[in-house]
Amino acid sequence: MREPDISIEECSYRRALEIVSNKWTALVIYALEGGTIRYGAIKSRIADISQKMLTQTLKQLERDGLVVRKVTPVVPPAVEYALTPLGTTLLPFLRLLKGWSAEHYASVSNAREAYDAAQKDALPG
Amino acid sequence: MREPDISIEECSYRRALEIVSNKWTALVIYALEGGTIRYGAIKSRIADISQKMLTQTLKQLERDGLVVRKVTPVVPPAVEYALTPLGTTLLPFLRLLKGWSAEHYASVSNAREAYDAAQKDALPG
DNA sequence: TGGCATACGAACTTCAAGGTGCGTAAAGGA
DNA sequence: TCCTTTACGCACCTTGAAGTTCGTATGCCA
Repeated sequence: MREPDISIEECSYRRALEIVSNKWTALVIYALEGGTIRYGAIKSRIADISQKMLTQTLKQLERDGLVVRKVTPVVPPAVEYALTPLGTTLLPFLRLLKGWSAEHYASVSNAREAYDAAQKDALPG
Repeated sequence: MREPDISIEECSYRRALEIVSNKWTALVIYALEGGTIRYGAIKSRIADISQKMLTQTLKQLERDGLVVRKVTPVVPPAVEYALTPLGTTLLPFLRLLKGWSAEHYASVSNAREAYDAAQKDALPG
């Protein structure tokens, strides 16, 4: 194995993760899972998300073709969002992720605590 | 829907993504998929990864209990890495991700180009 | 005697993601 | 006349992830 056979640019994992791994993206998709929903409704469903972050996340998702934006020209403005067919193809993946988390996250937590405890013991000697 | 029912802390998606979504993590797991492998071999398989980043990524994976580190006390030191059983539970998820990317990433690229083109058209008018 | 190889640690810098706060439009109600 | 509502845009600041560089142990070989 002298030449590298793995690179960031070609990596499918990376490419897909870059789409979904922003801080709020998964939460927004989750909020959209139930169907068309207004901007304000998304905001009130997701705890601690700011207007800027929600707008920014939705714009990225729209740019990536995962979400459609429907503006109703009313005053005050009414904007609805929904997953596109492409966006819904992400759902199985997110559900698997959720299942993995439910099944194995506790093991990760335990491993972390054990690791950190071992580090602490090693130091003071 | 007045009260938020989605939050970052409780979100399974987020929890799992935080483990895997670091820049090099998925690539390192991919390199480990074939079995036990030495530090230097991982480094030469992954293009453009620095020593620091590889060490740091491996240490995180070890802390999370996804990877085991076996040191052979030789000079110069020889260190081998392998996925733990917990680590291998991530593989189906990564494979699904890879499949999604192969199937749909082109659509995302196209959507981006279309979106950016539309933005450019809107400005100069 | 001194340089090489392996797998790191630590200090420093850079850069983009994320966060805060302010301003905006237009209609309608007090 | 002023405030409220909705869904933003813009400017600034902070934070932490990532990258760069240098140092380190210790046997071996020339």
